[in-house]
Amino acid sequence: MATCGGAGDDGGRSPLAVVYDELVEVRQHAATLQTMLQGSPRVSDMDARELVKGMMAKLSSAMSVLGTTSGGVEASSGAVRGPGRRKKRSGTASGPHRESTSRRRSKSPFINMVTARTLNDGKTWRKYGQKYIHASTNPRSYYRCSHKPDQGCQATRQVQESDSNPSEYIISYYGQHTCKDPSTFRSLVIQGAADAAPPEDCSNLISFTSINGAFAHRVVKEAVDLHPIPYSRFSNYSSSPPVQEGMSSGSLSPAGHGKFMQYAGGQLVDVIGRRTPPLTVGSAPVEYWRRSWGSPTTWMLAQAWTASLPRRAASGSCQGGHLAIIFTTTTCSASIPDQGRVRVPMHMHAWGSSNILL
DNA sequence: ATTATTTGACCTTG
DNA sequence: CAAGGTCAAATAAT
Repeated sequence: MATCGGAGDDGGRSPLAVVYDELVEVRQHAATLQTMLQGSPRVSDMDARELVKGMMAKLSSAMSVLGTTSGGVEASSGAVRGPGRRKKRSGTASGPHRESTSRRRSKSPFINMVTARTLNDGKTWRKYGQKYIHASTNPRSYYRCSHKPDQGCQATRQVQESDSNPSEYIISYYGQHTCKDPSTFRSLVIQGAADAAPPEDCSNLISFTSINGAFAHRVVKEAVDLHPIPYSRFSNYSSSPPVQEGMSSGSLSPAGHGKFMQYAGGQLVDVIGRRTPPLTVGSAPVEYWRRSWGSPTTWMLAQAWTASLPRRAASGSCQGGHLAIIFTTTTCSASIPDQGRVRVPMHMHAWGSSNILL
């Protein structure tokens, strides 16, 4: 969590000016650190010294380039070997039209650039591309935060092995992490939910009921179909779901029923209910439910998904009496008649109980 | 089996 | 049009 320095606003200055100032600041910090390490005799500090040394060199280099407009950077682009026949992408014709979603970063906030000897910076990243860049012998790798799918975290980074020093990586960070470590998520306990009476209005609830030991789900009311659910990402979901007013007063979770998912404002807000063996429930992104609403696909996916929860929700606390919320990202697949095997990214919440938490 | 990475195609920008 | 950022099918890793 260190890396994302506090960048801030950049007013109306040019990007280069901003970058340059940042570099100046980083170099100052590096210099300070260097000084501090000077007097330390500990062996383990050797690495740090080496690192700082590299930082200083790179920063100075970068600054000179930015400051003088020309860096005289030249290199031969490495030969691109290619063991990879790949059929041309079928798109364009009938495939899902590429919406006007911009593919390329237009003006992402530049946070900072560091040199490091390891790719591990304490964050979880997912690599999504690699490219040989002009005038650089080593390829540049593109990563995005692993929590983009489930939490919509927009942070990305670019990693490039230093051309001059093969043991170093030059890492550029873009955007800021808005994600939270799922393991730190606290559970939400809602008093009285377990024994509460069913809500009067179930129009926005999806019920998962345990039937003969197997989970099935059903729509509590058809109304869900009626009021449109915008195509919004579940990632908008807040890690601290709002406590429904009605819940504290015990208006949800009817006896005999398992769990409910609740929509509000066109978006999945929460899943509420009480624990019933085999203990779990979950939620899916809004668009998923919308897509396969009422179809066999929904059923099967829900079943497969639910069945897999105990295994996946190892991090969860599902015991006791009330509610616990676990946040996990995974995918679900199921064999659907006429559709083959369907895989859908899932963003799961599991509930168990907890007299603890929150 | 599921999840992560690789890598050529695709796309936007300058 | 070139450069580079992104997508996603194929593939590797678990």
